[in-house]
Amino acid sequence: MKKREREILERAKKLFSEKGFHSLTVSDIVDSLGIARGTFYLYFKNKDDIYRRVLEELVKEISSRLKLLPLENPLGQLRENVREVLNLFVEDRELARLILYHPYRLNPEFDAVLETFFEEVKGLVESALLTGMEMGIVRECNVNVVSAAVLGAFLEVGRELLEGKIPSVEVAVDELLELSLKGLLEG
Amino acid sequence: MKKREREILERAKKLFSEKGFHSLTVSDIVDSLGIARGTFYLYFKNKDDIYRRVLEELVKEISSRLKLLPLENPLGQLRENVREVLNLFVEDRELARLILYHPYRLNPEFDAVLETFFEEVKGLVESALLTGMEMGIVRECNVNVVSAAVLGAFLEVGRELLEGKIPSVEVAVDELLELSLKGLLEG
Amino acid sequence: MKKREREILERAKKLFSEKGFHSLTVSDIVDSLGIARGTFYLYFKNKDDIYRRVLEELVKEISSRLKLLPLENPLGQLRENVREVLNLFVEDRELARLILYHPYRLNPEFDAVLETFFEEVKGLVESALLTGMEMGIVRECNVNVVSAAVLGAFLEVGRELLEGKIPSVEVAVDELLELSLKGLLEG
Amino acid sequence: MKKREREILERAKKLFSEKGFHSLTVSDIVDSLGIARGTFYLYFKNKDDIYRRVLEELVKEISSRLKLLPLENPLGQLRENVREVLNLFVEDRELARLILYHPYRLNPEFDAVLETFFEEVKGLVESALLTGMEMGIVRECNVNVVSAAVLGAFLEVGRELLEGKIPSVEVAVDELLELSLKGLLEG
DNA sequence: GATGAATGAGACTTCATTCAT
DNA sequence: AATGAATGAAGTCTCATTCAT
Repeated sequence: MKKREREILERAKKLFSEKGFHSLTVSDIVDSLGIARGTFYLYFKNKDDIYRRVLEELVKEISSRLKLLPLENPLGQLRENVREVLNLFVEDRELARLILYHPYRLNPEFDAVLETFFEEVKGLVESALLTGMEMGIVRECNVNVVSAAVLGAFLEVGRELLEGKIPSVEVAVDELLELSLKGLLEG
Repeated sequence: MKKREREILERAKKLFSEKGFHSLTVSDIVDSLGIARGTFYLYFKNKDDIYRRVLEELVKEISSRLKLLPLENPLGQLRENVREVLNLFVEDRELARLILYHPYRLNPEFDAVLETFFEEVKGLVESALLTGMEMGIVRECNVNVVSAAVLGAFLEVGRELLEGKIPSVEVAVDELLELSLKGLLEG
Repeated sequence: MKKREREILERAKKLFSEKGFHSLTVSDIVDSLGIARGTFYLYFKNKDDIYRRVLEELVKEISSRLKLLPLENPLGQLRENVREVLNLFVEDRELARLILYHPYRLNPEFDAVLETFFEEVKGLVESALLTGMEMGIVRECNVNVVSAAVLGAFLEVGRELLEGKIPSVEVAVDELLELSLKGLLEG
Repeated sequence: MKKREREILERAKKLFSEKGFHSLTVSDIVDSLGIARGTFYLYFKNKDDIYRRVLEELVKEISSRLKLLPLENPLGQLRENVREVLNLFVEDRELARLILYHPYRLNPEFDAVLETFFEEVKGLVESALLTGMEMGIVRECNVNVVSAAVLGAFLEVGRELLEGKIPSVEVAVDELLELSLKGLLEG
C-alpha cells in the first residue's frame, strides 16, 4: 500500500470513529489531511469503499490476535482470547468504537465484513466447545446458540468497558468466564 | 393520536425496518401511503422525529411485555421474560429488526432511546440477581458486568433467531438459560 | 365590514408591523386569534390581499389627518400637517413602522398603495408651494423636486423619531420647518 | 475574489435589482449563468449571503465616491457629494434601485448594512454642519435632525430621478442645495 | 359561517463524485 | 500524482391555499 493511501486510511479510521459513517464527509477527510478531493479518489473508489476497507483492516487486526491455543485447554483458549481482544479495545478505542457501534444496514457490504468476522469468532468458540465436549469437560449443548450467546455477551461487555462502566479488563474477563463456565447458580 | 398519524407511523415502522434509516426517504413514506409530502410534516417534525417515535413505541411495546414475576422465583422471571421477548421478536420481525440492527450514532437521540431501554432491562436482570443472591441461590458476582453479559447474549441470540439460524424460540430460551444458570462446564 | 374581518385586519396590522411581511405567516395570524385557517380565507383573498388592505387603511388614516388649511397661510398648513402626522407616528408606532419601513418590490400593488399616497402628499406640498409663490412669500423653485425633497426629509425624520434618536415631535417639527423655510445659512 | 465568484456576484446584482430579493431564486441566478446549483454554494453560503454581499459592495462603491472636501468650504463639499452620488445613481441604475428600494426587515443583517452606511452619510453631513457653524456660515441647528432630513431629501429626490420624474441631475442638485441652504422663503 | 386536514409547488442545501489541467 | 472547480442528483422542509364537512 502506498504511503498516501495508508495516510488517508488511518485518518479515515480516526474520523469515522469520531463522527460515524454518515456525519463524516469525504471533504472532512481530505480537509483534515490538507489534500485535494481528487486525491482521495486516486486511492479509494468512493466513500463506501474506504469505510469497508477500514472495517476490513480492523477485523483483520482483531483476527490476528485471536489464537488457537493448545487443544488440551480449550477453555483456557477462550479466556486468553477474551482478554486479548478486550485489551485491544481498551488500547485502541477507535477500533473498538467502530466494531462495537457499527451502524447496521447502511450497506450490505459493511454488514458482511462484520458478519464474516463474527462468524469466524463464533466458529472459534464452537470448536473450543466441541473439543471440550470430546474431552468431557464441557456439557452437551447447542453450539450454535451458545457460541452466539458467548459472542453477544462479550460484545456487550466490551461496550460497557468502552464507556467506563466496568472498571477494568480483568474484572470483565473474570466475570465473563465465570458466567460462561459456571453460570449463575450457587454451588 | 390521530388516525392519520398512526397510519404514517405504522408505515414508517414497516419501511424503516425494510430499508434502514438512511435509505428510506420521507418521500418513500408518503408515496407509499399515497399522501402529500406536507401531510407528513403535519404530524412529524422531520425524518429523525418519526424514526425516534418508532423506536420509542417499540421499546414501550417490549417493556410492557417484561414482567416482574414473583420474588420467590427470580430466575424463573428471567426465563419468562426471555421467552416472552424472543416470541415477540419472532411474531413482529419488523420490531425485531429495528431493535436488533439499530444503526448506532446517526443521532444521539436514537441511541438514547435504546440505551435507556437497555438500561431498564439490565436493571431488571440486576434485581433478579440481587434477589437471588439474598435467597442464596445465586452466587456472588459483579451484577453490572453480568447483567450486561446476559443482555448481550440475549440480543445476539435474538439476531440468530431472526436470521433463522436457530430453529425455535424454545431452543434459544433453553440454551440461554442453561448457559446463564449453569454455565458450560460438565457436572 | 364584519366584526370578524375587522378583528383579523387589526391583528394582522399588529403582527405585520412586528415581524414584517415575509416572516409573518397566515398561520401566525390565525393562531394568534385562535381561529381556523379557512376562516381567514372567508374574509381575505390571500396573504397579499390582507397586507394591501392593511396598507390602504393606514394611508387612509394618515390622509384623513392631512388638512387643507386656509389658503392665506400655506406654510402654516405645512407645519400643521407635519406635526399632525409625526404625532400620529408616535401614537401609533405600528402604523409608523409599516409606512416607514415598507419592504419595496415584494408586490407592485403594495408599492402602488404607498406611491399613490406619497403622490397625494407631494401634491399637497406642491399646491402649498404654488400658492405661496403666487402670494410672493415663496421663492421660485421646481415644485416637483422640492416637494419630493420635503417628503423625503419628513420620512427620514419620522424614522429617527420612531427609533428614539430625536427627543420630541416638537424638535422634529421645528427643525424640519426651519430647514424647509429658511435653509441652513446664517442670517 | 475568484473570477467565478465575481461573475455570480455581478449577475446577482443585476437580477436582484430587476426582480427584488424575494422573487429571485438561487436557481434563477445559476440558470442565468448556465452553471450548476452547487457551484453557487461554493462561493456563497446561501441566498441571504449573496444579497448581503451585493449590498455591501454597493455601499462601499458609494462610500468611495464621497469626498471630504477642503474644510474652508463645507457646503461646497455637500454639493459635490450630492452631485457625485446622484450621477452614480443615474449611471448605475441597478445600484440605485437596490439602495433606494431596499426591502426593509427581511433580514436584520441587510438593514444593518444600509443603516451603517446611512449613519456614515449623516455623520458626513453633520461634520459639514458643525464646521459651517464654527465658521459662522451655518446657523445653529439640531445637527441630528437636520442631517437626517438632508439625507431623506436626498434619497427621495434620488428616487424621483431614477423614475425620470426629474429631468436631470443638475436640476436635482440645484434644487436640493437651494432648499437646504436657503430654504423656501422669498428674499 | 367556521373548521382544519390535506395539498403540492417550490425553495433551499448538501455532498459524493468527476475531469480537465 | 495531485489538484480543486464544477457538477447535479437527491433530499429536506415550508407555507399559502383549498375543500369536504
